[in-house]
Amino acid sequence: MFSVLIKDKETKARTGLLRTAHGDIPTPIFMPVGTGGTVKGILQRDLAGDIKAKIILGNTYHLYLRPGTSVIKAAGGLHKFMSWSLPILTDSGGFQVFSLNSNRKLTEEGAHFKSHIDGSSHLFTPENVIDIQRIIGADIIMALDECAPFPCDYNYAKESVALTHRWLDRGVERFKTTEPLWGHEQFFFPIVQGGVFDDLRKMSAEKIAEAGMEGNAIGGLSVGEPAEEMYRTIEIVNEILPEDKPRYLMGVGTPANLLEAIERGIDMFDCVMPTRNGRNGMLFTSEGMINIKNQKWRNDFSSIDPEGASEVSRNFSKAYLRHLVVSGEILGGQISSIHNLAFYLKLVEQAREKIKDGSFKSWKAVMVKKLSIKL
RNA sequence: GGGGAGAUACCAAAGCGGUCAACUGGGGCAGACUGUAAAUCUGUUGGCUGAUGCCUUCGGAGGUUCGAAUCCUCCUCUCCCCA
Repeated sequence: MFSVLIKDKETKARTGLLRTAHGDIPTPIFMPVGTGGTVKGILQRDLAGDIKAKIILGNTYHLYLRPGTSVIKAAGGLHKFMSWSLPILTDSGGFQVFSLNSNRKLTEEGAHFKSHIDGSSHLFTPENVIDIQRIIGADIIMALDECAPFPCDYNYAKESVALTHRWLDRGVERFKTTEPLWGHEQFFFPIVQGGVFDDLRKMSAEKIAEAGMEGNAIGGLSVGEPAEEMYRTIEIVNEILPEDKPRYLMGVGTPANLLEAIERGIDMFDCVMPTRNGRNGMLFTSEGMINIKNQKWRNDFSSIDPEGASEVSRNFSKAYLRHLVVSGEILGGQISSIHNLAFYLKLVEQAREKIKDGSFKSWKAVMVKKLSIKL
């Protein structure tokens, strides 16, 4: 159940509340990615605590292969399995169909793929990914889609989006004819595709809106296209997606991407950037982006981010974190991830506040410039 | 006292007459990363130069040769084995 609380007067930005069985999610929100039942390197305690995460992701493809559906089922669902009591959203595996494309083959029936772990053959269909996500028990489950690559020609994109739509019909049917396993409500989000082709995106947005689900997602972006193309596509799609449903931009992005998308009416985000890039030494701070591995931080004993959103941001110095990351210490990846995630969560929290007090547009303009600086 | 092995760039270690400014690994430096097959991957690592190129390098000093990190002589140092 979603409700828009305040609409920004100068932009398409809005702030709202998405109520799920495991808790309320204020929007705009950023969702840390926890592919395999863990946000890599981060304790659940810190996710809910220092980081202030309201919802995290899981991944159907990865959890299905390991530990396997039977284990998740025996555990009583993913919430219990991983001791996480707040909301979870699971991606369907559509992105893996894209990113592991050398191991898969698409047919009308679904996505045939070989496990990246042991090479065994599997099939994901629009129906069985619903069944698997019922077992996982995520609060929000995603449709099986094909995330088309960039660049890709018009005809490929057209056929791809048509397949995604046919899969959607089957997914909706399965969703409507099955019940949650664990006694709590699950929402089903369909996904807009269509590459960077405006007519395909419009057509897709109409199809997805028609499904009448609790929320809607935009996929197939941030796959290599210029940021301006992405922003333009969001504008076109959001003209069509209903205003009274949350809009989830999948896989995005940089802090600046988030603000640009919020301005265009996006409510939900997920991205591996704060965690993966964090582990690799890239930090997002209130003063700009830094590569903590760079020599210039070697003797910089100032805190990681004085305005830091998390305790670790304020309590550890750049020099110490540089030492940890350069040395390959596990704690380096942990501190970087906690800091970056807290930074992202604080950013969307600020966005919500700025939308509420009517100063979003000017605040966003200043922030985008600041956040794009490489220190 | 006797016998043997070796000294190569920041470190380790290849190379044994020209295709060597010198394989490879580590370390250093820098870059990439957007619904996570990622605590991963890429580039670079003598000097000058936009590039071709030029200059100085393989313990030291000489020598052989058209040409030497590679062959010869001496010197310095290190390590191993036997007494």
